Amino acid sequence: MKDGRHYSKEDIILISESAIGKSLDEILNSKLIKIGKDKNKGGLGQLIEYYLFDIENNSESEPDFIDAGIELKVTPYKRIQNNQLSAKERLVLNIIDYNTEFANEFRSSHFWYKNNKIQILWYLWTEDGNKYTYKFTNYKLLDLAISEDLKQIESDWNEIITKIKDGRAHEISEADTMYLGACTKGANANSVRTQPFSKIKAKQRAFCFKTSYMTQLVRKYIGDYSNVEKIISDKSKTFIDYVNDVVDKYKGKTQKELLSIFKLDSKAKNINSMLVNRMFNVTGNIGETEEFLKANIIPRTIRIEENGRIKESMPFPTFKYKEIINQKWEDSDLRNTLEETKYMFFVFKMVDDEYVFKGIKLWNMPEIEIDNYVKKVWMKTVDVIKKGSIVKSIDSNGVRTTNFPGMSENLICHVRPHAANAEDTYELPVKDKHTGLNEYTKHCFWINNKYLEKLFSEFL
DNA sequence: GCATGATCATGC
DNA sequence: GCATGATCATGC
Repeated sequence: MKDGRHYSKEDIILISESAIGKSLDEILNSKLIKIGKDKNKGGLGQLIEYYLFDIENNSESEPDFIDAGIELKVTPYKRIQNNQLSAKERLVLNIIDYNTEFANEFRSSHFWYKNNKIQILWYLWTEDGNKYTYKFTNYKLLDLAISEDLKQIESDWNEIITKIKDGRAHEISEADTMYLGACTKGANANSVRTQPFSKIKAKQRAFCFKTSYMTQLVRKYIGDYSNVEKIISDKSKTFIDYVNDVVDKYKGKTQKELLSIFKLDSKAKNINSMLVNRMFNVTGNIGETEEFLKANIIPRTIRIEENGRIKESMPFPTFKYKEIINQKWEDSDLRNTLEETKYMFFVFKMVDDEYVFKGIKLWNMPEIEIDNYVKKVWMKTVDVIKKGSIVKSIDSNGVRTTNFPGMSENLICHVRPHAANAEDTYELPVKDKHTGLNEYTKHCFWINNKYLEKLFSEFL
């Protein structure tokens, strides 16, 4: 058998090209290969590696194509509601060896050695397909050394390494970083490893390109990318350095001053987010720019009152009763969102009767909080829905009190309505016992305003 | 004053 | 029409 590990870059491209428009079944047929479907348990990636690129399954620390220095990745994308394309999953790279990787520099790291050139082969995932029928549609050689994102990726790598050096590998979260993440990888949450500067065992993790980052690559190289704005044109800066430069320029200015700087005259409710968009000189919303989308960063404006209070809690997207009860906490929408999303809060504080722009806070919820506090709220919510015990009582005005976990039960979050009105509902999987209703007002998880106040105490 | 239910406003 | 960010209203 040929040893595909010695293929050249040109070979790799030719072979990739030969797969375009075909499914695994079609590739095997064209090569007259028959494999017993029952005897292979490998994923599509492994099958392609073996049958298309002639590489034996291995767990080598070298790149798959050793001579060309290229790693092969087979990865899915999908079509979502509004006909847009989206990566189906993050791109998982090499497992992080906590005990050795910290001693390296970025360019001498295991990560760099294995992944600095990645041949991506994309296939279109569909609900009704399987690994033999998904069609390969595109390929692209990612050369990180010349990537416009290199600076940010290096900075992300360093951030992960810093946590290891600080003896905090067990506190690493995928949302800590922008493009390059550290995702959990292992049979289950109990797959743990030792770390060099702490006795606490840390979850096994691998470097990865986040789903949000992969989605932008999919749109750029496969889909339509004409409407996406970029905020940075300078390759020598990381995304976050650029943001800080912009923020420093306007920090300390009052809302009135900013309105005059940007020649805006508006009393709109979203006036602060309009001002933020102007600071970054984009025509749309900064949350829709390439950099924010890649890093899965959601911008939010926060208003702090004179006395330090934050009046309102912060809502998440509504959940569907029928869907949430079929999820497991470990891969629930809420947990995934919190694990993968970073928030960039633009803080406006009331000083002498006027809101002043005080700067930004970049934040993602620590996993310890997600898996302790938020989990409890989620579990109780699912339990209430499953038992059909949503409504606790109805007062004389018809206002209903629910058994969903409230603000006083948990330090971090609670469940409350989030709908156009009480009649704006989703179907229930189980009839509500108290009322007999088959549908109920849309609800969602909210982050408690008190928790937010603590989060922003540095701005007082 | 606070917790909780309810709803508004905007943009796609 | 709907999702989402933002806010209001009421009763204890």
